[in-house]
Parts: sequence; structure tokens; C-alpha cells
Amino acid sequence: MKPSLLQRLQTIADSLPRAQQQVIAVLLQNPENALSMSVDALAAQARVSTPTIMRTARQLGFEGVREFKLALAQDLARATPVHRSVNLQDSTGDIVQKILGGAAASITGLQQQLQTGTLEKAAQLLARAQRIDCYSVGATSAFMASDLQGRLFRLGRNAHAFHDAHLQLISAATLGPGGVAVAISHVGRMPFVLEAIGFAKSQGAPVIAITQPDTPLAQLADVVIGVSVPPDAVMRVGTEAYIAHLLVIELLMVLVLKALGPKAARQLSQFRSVLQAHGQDIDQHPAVDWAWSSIEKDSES
Amino acid sequence: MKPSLLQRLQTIADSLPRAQQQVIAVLLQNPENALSMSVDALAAQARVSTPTIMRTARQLGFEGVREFKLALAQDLARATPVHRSVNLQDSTGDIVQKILGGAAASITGLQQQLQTGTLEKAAQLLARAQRIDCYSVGATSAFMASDLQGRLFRLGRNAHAFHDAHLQLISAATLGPGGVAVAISHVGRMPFVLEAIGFAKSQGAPVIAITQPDTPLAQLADVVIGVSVPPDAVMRVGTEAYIAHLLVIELLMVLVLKALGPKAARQLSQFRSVLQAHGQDIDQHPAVDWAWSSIEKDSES
DNA sequence: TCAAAAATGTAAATAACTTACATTTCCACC
DNA sequence: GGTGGAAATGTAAGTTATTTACATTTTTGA
Repeated sequence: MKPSLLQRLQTIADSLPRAQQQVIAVLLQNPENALSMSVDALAAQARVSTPTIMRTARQLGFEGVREFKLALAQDLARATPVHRSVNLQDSTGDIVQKILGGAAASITGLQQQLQTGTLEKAAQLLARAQRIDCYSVGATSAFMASDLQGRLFRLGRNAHAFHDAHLQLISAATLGPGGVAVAISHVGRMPFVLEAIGFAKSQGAPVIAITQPDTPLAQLADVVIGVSVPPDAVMRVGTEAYIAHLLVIELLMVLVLKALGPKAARQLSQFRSVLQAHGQDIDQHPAVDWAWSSIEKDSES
Repeated sequence: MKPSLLQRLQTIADSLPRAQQQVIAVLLQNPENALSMSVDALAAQARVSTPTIMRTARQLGFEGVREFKLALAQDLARATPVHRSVNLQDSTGDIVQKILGGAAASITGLQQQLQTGTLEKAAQLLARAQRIDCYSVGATSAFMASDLQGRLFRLGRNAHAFHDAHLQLISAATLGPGGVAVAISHVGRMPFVLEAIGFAKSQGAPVIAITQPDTPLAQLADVVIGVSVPPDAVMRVGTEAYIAHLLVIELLMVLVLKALGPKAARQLSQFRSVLQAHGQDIDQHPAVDWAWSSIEKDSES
């Protein structure tokens, strides 16, 4: 999405001449340190002449080394590794800091993982499908699938959620080319779901998977929305993956709404006013909430 | 929690002499710009001599202007203001940026709202209670209460979750002084829950509420964990509040585990090995996951 | 193998930052 | 209200960092 400067360094390195590659190697090896070093020091460490540093900075599109260093600093700040591992000696403040910091960092990470093209493709499929079946396993994922189903439903889509292995198979068997299967599973290797997904595919239904890349599920799916929580988050994988999934769903819903166009948005606003008339609490229907706001914004402009 | 550099500028300004205050005023007025300006340029704009800039940087605890600028750059990167309101004309990239950025910002906000004292008090209550009843309303909150209940249960606590108004009343009526009631509701004004909570209190059971401050629920509760999503997040209140609640639960669980002490942690690790022996997927049991890691860390040190 | 182009390095110039010291301003005390 | 001293600021010179100009080397394609 927003390729970090470090990543860009990686990418661009190959297309650069020898000396500049050395510079980049030094930068990547210890970016923090590079900030505090002078150009000369950097040059020395990379066994390169001073102006080569400058040239490398220019290659990357910066005015000079100064600008480059500033950008690097900002980049590093964003990617600041959080001390994620909580242990029981930590003070309450530390624990708050670590858990919330970790969560925030994982969102930033998600931002870098998501590919707009993939999201759009998924949204297109969801917007056009005659029927959408959502599969999941486990207590948490089960809720995710229901949440997705509910939100899609409020967008006027014909969506269902199945948590039961047997029902999933039945649903997959009856999905045709006009249908779409959505599988949500962080681990991505639950046999039953894989089986159902395989079934759906064989019936000609495209499959969207929200899961880690490189899992059996990801390999099976047509559209893979890859979500991998940072590898150093050894603990609390649950909550962070969970938040990531929630946000992906949220994103998809906005994109689906966008794909459906203003007509669907108008429908939603009617739905909302009906709810209000019945004194229903809006908070229980977040999907409606944002959809409504979107429409208001829409008609203003 | 983590006072940003800009905030520190604000605070420290008063205690500084005139010229340096001018410098800070210029910095605050346009921090982005300050980065790209040379010391001389800054001095000119603040109508101050060059070394004054330097002195100001030193006042703030930096080696020199160079270091200060780097720190400022990093700070600015972190505090990047987020445009939160999505509208349907936005590009996919914009939408991703806005929604994820908004979520990350709301976590940062949460970090500032939470009071360690309150969290500790809640954790103490949960660790000591003979019985814990969790109340909620609405589909999303219902899941939260179940999640909380499940996690508490895995920590060996005697926890229940009730989504039904009638059952909530019954549960509240049978809670004694040894029990604790936990209410999760973002809106905090659902009559049934309020009634149940009032009942629980009258029976002598302390009440923990996870809700916005200044709601009827907050006023009724003994321990209020205030969670308010930023006011400018007009839309998508749902998901952000939701994430906040999840994180609060996560935090509470760590704190409860800490309050329970190493004995409980050891129990949990046994539980985990049983699960593994049965080939259960860990991912479905996040609470176990982090607890286990905590123990490992624990015994290392 | 030889030119031409690209890449790199050397050394000088410029710009940025820092220091030393002179001047001013402020404040406590007479 | 003035005066001595300390703190704050400014001036000008020094130091270091960055950039440029140009010479040298290396690579590439005929």
C-alpha cells in the first residue's frame, strides 16, 4: 500500500550499480544507526566515497542526504518495533503500552499487507454475486462470519453464514457460478472448510479467503486477502488477528457499498430511518451507521 | 502515556525566556515546515538569532539541532492526522488509509483514556470474585460478553454471560457481595441492563462497566472503564468501539492473570498441553495462547 | 581493442551547525 | 532609583557536514 522506505531500498537495490548497493546494504543492516551517522561515517562504513551516499539519496528521489535522513527517520518512527511480549512482572502501565502499542502496530502492518487490487476484486465479486456463503471455524471466526453475513445482508446482499461443517458442505454443493464463497480463518488449514471450499470451486463459484498467505486455504482461493500478524507477536495472536479481520470486513463493506453505487446507499438510508422509527439502538448496527454517513457526505458534494 | 514532542513543547514553553518562546511558537505553528528549514531560516522566522535555536534544542534535552530535527520528524510521523470520514468518491487506497488509520488512531486515543488505577481495580475484583456475571445487549456486544466470559473461564474464574434481559435480572438477583457484575455496552443506556445492574448493586455486588463515560451505566457502576471513540469518528463507530472493547478485555485478562499470580499461570499451561494433546487449534483460544507465553517469559527470568 | 558512456573517487566550495565571547536585559538588593 | 551580578541574547568566527566540479576508473558495445 504505502511501501516503506526500507522496502523501497530493497526493491531498488538490484537496479543500482555496485557502490550504491553497498550503501543500501549498510542502510538496511542498521537503519537506526544510519540516522546518527554523518555522510562521511556512512561512506566509510560502506567503503565508498562520500558523494556516492549523496547520489544514492538522489536515486531515491530526494533532494539531498538531509531530506533522505528525515524521511528515513519518519519511516522508522512508523515502523517502530513495539515490545510486544508481556510478562507478569510488567507494571500495569507497561502492559497497557505493550498490548495497545502492539495492536496499533499490527494495524499499520495490515495497511502494508493489503493490496488495493485484491480488495477491489473481492468487493466486485461480493457486489455482483447472487448468493454469498460465509464459512468459518472456531468461536471467534464464527462470529466474524456472522458479522460479515449480517453486514452484507444489510447492504441488500443475499448472504448466509455457516459454522457447521456439514452445513458448509451442503451450502458449497448448491453454490453455482453466480455464487461466491467467503472463508475466514486465520490459520487457514481446517480440513472441513478446505473441503467445502474445494467443493464450491468445483461448482464454479469463486472463492474469497481472508487468511494468512501461504496456507492451504490461500492456495485454494481465487481471491486471497492476506492477513498475517507480525511474526514477533508470539502471544496474543488471537486478538490481533481478530482485529485485523474485523477491519478487513469493514473495508470490504465500504468497498462493496461503493461498488453497488448510490442506489444501494439510498436504500440503506431508508432502512436506517425505519430502525430509528422503531427506537432501535444504532450502535448495534454499525454497518448502517457508516453507510448512512457516507450517503450524507455523498449528497453534500 | 507517551507525551509527544509537540506536547512537551507546549508545556515547557512557559518556563522559557522570551526568545526561546518565540522559537517554540514558530515550531508549533508549522512543525512540518520547520523540518525543511535551516537553522538560519528558522531563526529569521522567529526573529531570533541563530544560536537561540540551538539553545532551545538543548533545553529540550537534545545534543543539537540535528538530533532535535530528527526527533521532530519521527514525532510528526507518528502523529500524522487521519482523515477519517470516508465518502464514496474516495479511491480504494484512500479508503484503506482512512479506515485503518482511523482504527490505529482510536487505539492511541484509548491508550490515553485508560487509567491504570481503574484497570487494576477491575482486575482485582475479577481475580477475587466468587462469581462473575457478564451482561450485554445487541449482537456485537453479546459476542463481547461471551468472549470475556470464555477468557475468564479459561483463567479458572467462575464466569457466566447473559444476553437475555430476563436471565440478566435473575442472575443479578442471585449475585451476592462475593459476586461481580460486568456490563459491556458502548452506548450505556439500555434499560434492561441498567435494571439488572441496579439489582446487582442492591444485592451488594460490585459492578464493572466497560462503556463511554457520562452514560447512565457509567454513573451506576462502581468501576468504570471509560471507552469513548474520538468524537470526529462520526461514522463507523461500531468497529472502532468494538476494537476498543476487545482490547480492554485483553488487557483485563492479562491483569487478572497477573493478579492471580503464578499459580494460576501454571494451571493454564497445563490446560494448554491438554488442548495440544487433543489436537485442538490454538488459534481458537487466544487467551490460552498469551497466558502460556507469559508463563514462559516468567520462568525464564 | 577502442571509444563512449556510466560509475566512482578526489578535492575544493558551499552551506549548515556550533562555539566563544561581547552585549544587552532582567532582577535582587542596596 | 540605581547598581552589581546573573541570565538571556546576539555577533562573529570556527568547525563540521553536505554538495559540487571535475578527474579517474570501470564498464559496455561495436
